[in-house]
Amino acid sequence: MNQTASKLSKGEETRAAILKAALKHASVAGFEGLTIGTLATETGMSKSGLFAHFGSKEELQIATLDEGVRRFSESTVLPALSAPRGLKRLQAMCDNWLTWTARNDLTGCPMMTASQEFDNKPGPVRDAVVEHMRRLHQSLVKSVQMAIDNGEFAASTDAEQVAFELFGIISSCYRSRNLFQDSHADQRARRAFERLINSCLAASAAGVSRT
Amino acid sequence: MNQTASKLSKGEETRAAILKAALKHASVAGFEGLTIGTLATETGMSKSGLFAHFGSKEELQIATLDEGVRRFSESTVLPALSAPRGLKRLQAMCDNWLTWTARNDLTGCPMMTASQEFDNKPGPVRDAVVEHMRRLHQSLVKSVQMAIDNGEFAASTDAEQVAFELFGIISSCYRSRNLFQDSHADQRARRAFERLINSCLAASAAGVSRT
DNA sequence: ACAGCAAACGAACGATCGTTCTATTATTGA
DNA sequence: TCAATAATAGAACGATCGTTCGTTTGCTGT
Repeated sequence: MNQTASKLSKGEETRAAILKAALKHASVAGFEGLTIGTLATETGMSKSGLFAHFGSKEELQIATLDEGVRRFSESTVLPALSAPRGLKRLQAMCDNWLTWTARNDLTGCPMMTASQEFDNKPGPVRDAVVEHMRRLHQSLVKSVQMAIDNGEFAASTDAEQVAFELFGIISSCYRSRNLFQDSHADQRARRAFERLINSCLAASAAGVSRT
Repeated sequence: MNQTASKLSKGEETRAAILKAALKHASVAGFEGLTIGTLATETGMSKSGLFAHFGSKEELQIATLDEGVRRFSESTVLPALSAPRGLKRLQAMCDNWLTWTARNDLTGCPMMTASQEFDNKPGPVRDAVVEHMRRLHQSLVKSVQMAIDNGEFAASTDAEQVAFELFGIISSCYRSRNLFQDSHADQRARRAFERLINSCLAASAAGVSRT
């Protein structure tokens, strides 16, 4: 009797719809900007009906964040895994990273937004943000480490440092895109990636060409 | 009859006190988190008394942002002007940039916070943020251009690109500091600066040492 | 088909939001 | 010094916030 999705109960279905709207909204106005009333109107439900799915605003924020992370992984990390370990995979991940918001019909990046919003606001939401971001950071470090292990990056490469700088490039890209409305933001980001990666290449592969 | 400050009227005095508290608050909880009631309590005034200084919350936000920019310029841009034009000045600016929040008793950077918050929220506050950030971006570009004109940076250096990447490094530093509580954030940022600057150096100055 | 349970509603709650008045108190300039 | 003016307070407003509760609707498994 269910039509498209395989086995979603009514509750799970509406919950998913709520989270979709919530994520979209959070990517524009932030997680503190999420409002039960607004969200209820947008999804055509009553405040109390919507509220019942989460039990508190904090839980709604966390659920929305989780949904954002799930989507990010699905459209950025997972597809990159089909690229061979090392530099190729790292590049795939960065490429996917730059385009994932557009591919998910989001204006900004929920994770980056959440990072800013909760970086100094203790509580369960902050804890969740930190955990997610640490995980992402670690997965970047791992990717870089694989490139080192492959001999693509110099053995002296500081993987943590590279991850640090990658985050920076992405941040700057989002700012240029959304705040400055710069249509060349992606191009700038790609150029920055190149420069960063170039500076990590092992001596055997350094320079412009490969022999 | 006034004590320390030279010629501040009573109104200007309290306004300054309000903005000081507002800036501190905004650097932690953001500009949308600013609240007339909270701010009134913190400064020991009535809501209406405080409100009268600005006329609207939007004006309060803009005034707070302006105050933040003023402080930033005062403690980051201005002191860097005493360094000689070019690479030295650019480095001074970046150094000051990394430490200005601490020197101003702020937790986060109000401008970066505002940038994220108003990314996609049209209105007068966003307009003010964009203008301030554009100005800052331009002053960075100018500094880089001076290094190029000096012959310190290669003529092929893309000043806009360098400014883009500098913003990214700073963003990443703030995130590491506040979200990840990483005590090595500054060190990472400095290393990233070095790498970036190194990749811009003119052939005559390239490499580790100068002849 | 019907009992049992999950989901959604509607109304109301106290709290707080930004804002508007009017009244009172300080500060200022001549 | 005293009138003019600026600064602050106090009370109240309508709106909206997150949340609670009791009820009603709808789905679901047997």
